[in-house]
Amino acid sequence: MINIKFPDGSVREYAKGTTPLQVAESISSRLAQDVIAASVNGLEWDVTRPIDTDADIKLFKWDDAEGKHAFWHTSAHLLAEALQSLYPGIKFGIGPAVENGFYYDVDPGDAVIRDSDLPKIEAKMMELAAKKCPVVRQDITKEDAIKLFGERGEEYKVELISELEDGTISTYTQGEFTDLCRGPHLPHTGNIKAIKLTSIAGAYWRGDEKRKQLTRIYGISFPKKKMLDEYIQMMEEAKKRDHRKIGKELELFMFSQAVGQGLPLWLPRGAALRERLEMFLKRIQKRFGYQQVMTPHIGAKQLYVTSGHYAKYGKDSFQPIHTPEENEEFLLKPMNCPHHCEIFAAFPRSYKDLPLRFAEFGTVYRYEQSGELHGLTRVRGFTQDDAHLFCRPDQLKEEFLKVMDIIFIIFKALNFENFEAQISLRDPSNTEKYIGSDENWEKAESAIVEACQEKGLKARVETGEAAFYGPKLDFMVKDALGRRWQLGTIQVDYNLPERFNLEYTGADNQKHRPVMIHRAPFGSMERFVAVLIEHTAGKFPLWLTPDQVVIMPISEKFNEYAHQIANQLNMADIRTLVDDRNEKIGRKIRDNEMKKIPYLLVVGEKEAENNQVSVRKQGEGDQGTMSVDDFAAMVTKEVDDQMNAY
RNA sequence: GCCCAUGUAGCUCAGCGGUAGAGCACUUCCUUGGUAAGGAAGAGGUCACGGGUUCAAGUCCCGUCAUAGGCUCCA
Repeated sequence: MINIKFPDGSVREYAKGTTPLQVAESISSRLAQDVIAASVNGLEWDVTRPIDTDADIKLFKWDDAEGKHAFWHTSAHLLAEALQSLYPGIKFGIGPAVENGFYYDVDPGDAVIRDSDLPKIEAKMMELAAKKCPVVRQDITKEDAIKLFGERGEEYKVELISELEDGTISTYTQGEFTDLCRGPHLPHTGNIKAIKLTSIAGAYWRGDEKRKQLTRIYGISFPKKKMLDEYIQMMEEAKKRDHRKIGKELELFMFSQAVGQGLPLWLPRGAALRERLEMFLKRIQKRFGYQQVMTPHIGAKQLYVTSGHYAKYGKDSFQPIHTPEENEEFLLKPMNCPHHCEIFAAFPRSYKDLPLRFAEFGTVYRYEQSGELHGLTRVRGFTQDDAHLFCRPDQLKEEFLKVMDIIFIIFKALNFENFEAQISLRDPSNTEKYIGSDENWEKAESAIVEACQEKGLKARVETGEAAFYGPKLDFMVKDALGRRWQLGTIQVDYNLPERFNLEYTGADNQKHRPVMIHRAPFGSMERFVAVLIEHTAGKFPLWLTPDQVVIMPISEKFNEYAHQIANQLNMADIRTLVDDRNEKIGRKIRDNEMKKIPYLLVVGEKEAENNQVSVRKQGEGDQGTMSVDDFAAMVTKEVDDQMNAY
């Protein structure tokens, strides 16, 4: 007999060789139906794999990440099985589960698999799934594995196996298809009830651009047809919210071939929105003791040689520009920090001056490979909401806390209620690749960890993810559709103060090196606006939206009254337009609702007589009539409340 | 940069060897209206660009550029 211990601490006795599935059956038949994967003593385990020793067990269902993982992993094998039958001679790379589904990298030889082939492959997968083939695990030796896959000409698999440690290797077989795999897998393919192959793409073998490019097929699968329908619906919603689409519809920004790819042009409405965001952040930063600075768009090449950026990125970046007479070399500014370092270095600094906080909405230019450009989220010219804090080592934590406060204020004001944080620390086993003393690193790392604890921020800690110049804290927000976006970042930097030889005089009358913190709560204005558009679907908060109110006269007779009110509201700082087109009121309502205007005011004979407006709120319909003054007061209060909601 | 795909009116798209199309937007006229599309007429296109095949090319082929999905990269 063996003892099986459950996550709640309880222990039950089972016969040796019992499988997790049998354990589940002993608890309830419902659980047995739902369980799709397990872990045994921390190892991933098939539900049909016998357990021979005392063990800690966890049972996973579809709702668990581990359950989905096994489900999609088996789906990847099913995809491979279908491909094997449709494309004889096809060779397989790897086929893992990913965050949202699975993929398989394949080498179809001379055949080309196209988007239009996906339905055919899906149908084959469904046909194979319906057979409910058991997925059988087999342990074999490394030599046997190499022989088995070698005979089939599976060169990629052989390469993978030969790099594995000696000992037993597991394979999984369902139907005609056998794959090298660690598992775990579903007991049989019949659980897979709904499949959608989503896209097809090239992917380098082992992610190495020097090696062969394989065909990657992405898909997602579900245990219920309804779940697939919901997933498809969500994807359609995401498509509707695409910032590139909404940006065009709401006339926020554009790109022009004549200007160049990856170089966004902000249209009046988008520029107004961005300007409000910048004003908002400036106001907050002022409160936190920041000073605005401004620096030019180019800088002498030597500046970036000093900073080290040129050595690291120079060749793969925009090339230097030259003055015609003197042949001096300048670079388009890829970073604001070297400029800010020079500002720090311009005067003798005392420990009493610190921390110094220089902020700039600095536009930087970076060469991005053409295949990388994407709407506003990946561009070649963008504006960072940058600031560099120069402080003493003992001020690090305090400064971190303050930056976190700013970030929280922004997330709150913009209704990003769900966010996560990631702390990136250095790899302690490989300290020589980092600049700065061990003591400073330890100080900085514990400052970040403690700051997060004090703010009650649950942050994932990733060791080895730090930049060579310092540890960092990154913020990820979840938008209205649950998608994660990386936005704000706070990074400690020991490198630049060193390279620019920055100093302050301490209380001991000795020279000391300041610590620098880079931070950008939005990240970049372009990226942030893109995320904001997708989060809100273009329905921006009242304080931020470009046009707050549109007045719609019932007929031409009331145009004059409409303009008169618009004037009054604009004087009160309420951004107001008049829709005096020769259209019926229903038409005006529809068009302005589509433009996501927060307040629509209907004015006709009744309103004109009493100096009133009839109010319609975006998405909520008719709100009744009120006086113009009351409406103005209501809007002003709503804006004030939103801007001071922290 | 690499792989797959796409590029037709301002926007969304149809047409896929034989005289450039639709809806919306735009202009003009009619209509003067009460809470999500009133009516009519008109204007608008070297079918991304450059080559080729063909009696004939948005349509087939090649190249370039741009866009999209991935891969690699991201101070």
